[in-house]
Amino acid sequence: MLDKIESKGTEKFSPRQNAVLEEALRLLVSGGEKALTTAGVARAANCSKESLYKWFGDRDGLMEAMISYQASKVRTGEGAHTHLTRETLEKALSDFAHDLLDVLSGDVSLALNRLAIGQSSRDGSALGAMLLERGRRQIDKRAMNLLVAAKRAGLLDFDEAADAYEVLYGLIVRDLHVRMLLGEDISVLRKEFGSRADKAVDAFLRLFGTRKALAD
Amino acid sequence: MLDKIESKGTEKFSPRQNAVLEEALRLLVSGGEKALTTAGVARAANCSKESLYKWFGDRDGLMEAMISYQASKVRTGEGAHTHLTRETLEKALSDFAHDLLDVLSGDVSLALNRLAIGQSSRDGSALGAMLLERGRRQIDKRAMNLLVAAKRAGLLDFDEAADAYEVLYGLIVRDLHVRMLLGEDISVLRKEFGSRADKAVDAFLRLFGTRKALAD
DNA sequence: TCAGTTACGTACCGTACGGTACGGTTCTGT
DNA sequence: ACAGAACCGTACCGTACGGTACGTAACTGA
Repeated sequence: MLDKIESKGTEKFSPRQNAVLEEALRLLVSGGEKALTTAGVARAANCSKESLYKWFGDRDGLMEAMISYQASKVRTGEGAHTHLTRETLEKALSDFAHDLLDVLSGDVSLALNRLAIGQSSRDGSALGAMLLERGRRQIDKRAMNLLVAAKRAGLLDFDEAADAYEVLYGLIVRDLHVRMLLGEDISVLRKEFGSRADKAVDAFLRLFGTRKALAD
Repeated sequence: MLDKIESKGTEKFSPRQNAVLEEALRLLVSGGEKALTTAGVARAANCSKESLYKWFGDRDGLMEAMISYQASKVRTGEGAHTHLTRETLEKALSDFAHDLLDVLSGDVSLALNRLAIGQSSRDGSALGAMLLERGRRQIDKRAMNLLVAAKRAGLLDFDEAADAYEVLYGLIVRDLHVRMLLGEDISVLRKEFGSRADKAVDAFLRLFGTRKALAD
């Protein structure tokens, strides 16, 4: 008789439930939080409201499940970095910048962030923490691994990898994320992603690159 | 018979209306968007709902007026920069970093940003644009003036002031704004503002400072 | 074949909120 | 002093939504 979501944080959902969550995400993306009504989700997913409440507890549980489900989809492989040279490091940093910008500008990501921000003023509401932990943390790890590997290869120099990574993040994203969350036209911003990534990598290497990395 | 808000964007409000908007902001800060009900504002401000609708049209108009009013309060004097030296530039940049972090971490700022982000998925809803234009743009100008003055003094070197400013912004704020919007504990983050500002200014000067500025 | 379970669809309830209407009160200009 | 406007307080309306209850269809296992 497991009528409550169990193990709080690592639960997996049944295929049917995944399908429902998928539809809920689609609804959220298309119409914002306002459109995410229990009746609306039930109708869109061809399930009953009673099932929703049995599976997810209440509306908050549904939103948590949506974040959890979405996070489980976006597993970022943290590929091992061997044979790092200046060229491959620059390429890896550039790839990371592009991936980061793509993720942050994605429909679902923006919708979930807006949802979590909207709930953040309420009580507990660990949506924001969940989003950071399950979404961003994974991407962060990948970049941190890259930076540490680059330091070991003598291409980068820094004291704290976390500090260096934050600088990299700031150089890439700047105020773009908030602007997108505020509704700025994404198609316009997306055109600049290329030059944005290039400039960020260039500046980052000037800040943290060793002479070995900067040698032309 | 001016039953509509006129001149769209530069309107001023009567003292009574300002007091009501002040109370509305207090309500928004304390309880988030959910707490910002027309009845609640009327009760808190000791005015009638009918007056609210007469003055601001509807709930959206009230929210626009709140942003407009708040923006009108935070006029940042863009002091002229004469006699810029390496020390005064570093001081001015550090002051700017602190001011920026203080503004972004302010209760009212966070509440209004959350409000605008929540509305951004809806139709037109120019709240986000208003917030950027009336709030951030003012701060941006101040920093741009500083950067241009520093370039003229031979302390900084860059092609586009806007680009350099974006880098400065990214170095200072990084992902802090979004984390605060997501509900991360501000008192914890605030302790790092000092080192954050110092590191940002240091990195910025390494990126854009001339030899004259870097000379110890 | 026949319980027992799961889940669908619908109807229902209570509440909260946006917006309107109206009588009474204070302010203002003459 | 008086008329008219502005405004307050409250009551009211319609709707939308979260959550629950119930009847019924489909599936499952012995």
